[in-house]
Amino acid sequence: MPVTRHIPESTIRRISHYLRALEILESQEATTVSSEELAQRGGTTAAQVRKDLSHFGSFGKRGLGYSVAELADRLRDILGLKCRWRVVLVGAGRIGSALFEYPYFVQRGYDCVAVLDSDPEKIGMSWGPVRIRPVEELELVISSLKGDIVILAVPPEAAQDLADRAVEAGVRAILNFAPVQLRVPAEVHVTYVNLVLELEALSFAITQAGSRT
Amino acid sequence: MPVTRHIPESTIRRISHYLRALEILESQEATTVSSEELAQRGGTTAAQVRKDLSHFGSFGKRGLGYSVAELADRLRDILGLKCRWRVVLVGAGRIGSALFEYPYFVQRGYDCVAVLDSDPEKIGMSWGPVRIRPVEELELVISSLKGDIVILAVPPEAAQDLADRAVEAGVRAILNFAPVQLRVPAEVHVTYVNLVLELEALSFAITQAGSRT
DNA sequence: TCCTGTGAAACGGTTCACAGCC
DNA sequence: GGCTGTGAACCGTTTCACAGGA
Repeated sequence: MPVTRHIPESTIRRISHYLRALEILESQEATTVSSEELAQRGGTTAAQVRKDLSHFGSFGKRGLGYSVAELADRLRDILGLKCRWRVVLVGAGRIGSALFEYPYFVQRGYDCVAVLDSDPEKIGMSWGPVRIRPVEELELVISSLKGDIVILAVPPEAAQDLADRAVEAGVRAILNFAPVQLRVPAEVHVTYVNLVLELEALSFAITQAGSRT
Repeated sequence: MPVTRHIPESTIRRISHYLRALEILESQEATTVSSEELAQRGGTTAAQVRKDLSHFGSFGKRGLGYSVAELADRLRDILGLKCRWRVVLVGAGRIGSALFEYPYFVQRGYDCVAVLDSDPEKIGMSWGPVRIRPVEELELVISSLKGDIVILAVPPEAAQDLADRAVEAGVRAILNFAPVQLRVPAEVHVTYVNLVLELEALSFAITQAGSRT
């Protein structure tokens, strides 16, 4: 693989969509697909599809399109889906529980190898094959189970401290559900899921549209 | 309010962060704040704060900064948080259940007024004051309860059809948790929460960083 | 002919720098 | 002097348009 320059975040998100579309095409036993069709299924434009893919190489055949199976394979490679990832879930509340059972994680290669919580009532409970452990063991769990990704599904007050500890223990990727901006070293990647913020974006949009009349 | 031009989505998201920061400042009884301080707490730059706010008017005093209480009030106004929103939750699975109990929704003015599901085992169950209703009643529920926002927490196969029906029933905002791109008329606003995609962005980032050595 | 891959142009958002007001 | 508000410069992403290979 050539030394990749900086790839826009937006490109990565679209690549995920393309892969999803390709998997549907695979199940329909389509063998080739054009940038045009991929664009429609991914919710973007043909030029955008080609530009996105060009960051990573030339996977298509001129005049013909892309091989569905081959492109899907390359995209899985790009997104790092060729291996299984070890996820440590911190927070066994409602959100944590929903994520633990979320079927698409396992399907995509993300295995939740441990669950931690601070609530003595929850500690020791078994969720399937996983026993809930005290949050004090975070460092131990990360290092002994070789966790790649930490999911924080905890109250906002607790998030920064837990993030610091996870980073210290060697984690380089955090998916944060707590509605706070985390401060982490530059080499650590954080993505945010802020549920209230998404609703606020909607109520803003409705309010705006309404006031235009 | 002047007829607002197009406001970048990113600005709205930052405004949400500013409001969160202002509320913390309010609780600490701070009275004024500079764009510089707001930027630090919101995870951006001072110039960006000023630019973001300038889309909506001039709320600060030169040489002095912004009044915390006044700015918070204006931002609530902008985000449409001055009223309560009526949310219809479709899907009473793990995710739906977590969202229903999510405390920050109510706190911000989003009330879940109805829950629907297609599973006969769930229909009729009571979640607090709300009884789970069959998904067939979607249109009825939206019109009788005057739903403003629909949250889709359903399997991907079901999402498009439910979105169509919700739009038909008059909903103008959808928060979609199903991992599919929805096709809706331009005047309907959709925001996506795609959990797998967030993890994929992380595994891509880790893979990239690793391969650079 | 068809469709990809890619420089070049266009666009939009961010950053800069400073005028203007407290 | 201090800090906001904003046009202008900058920069990264998207779109265009076409060269080039199946």
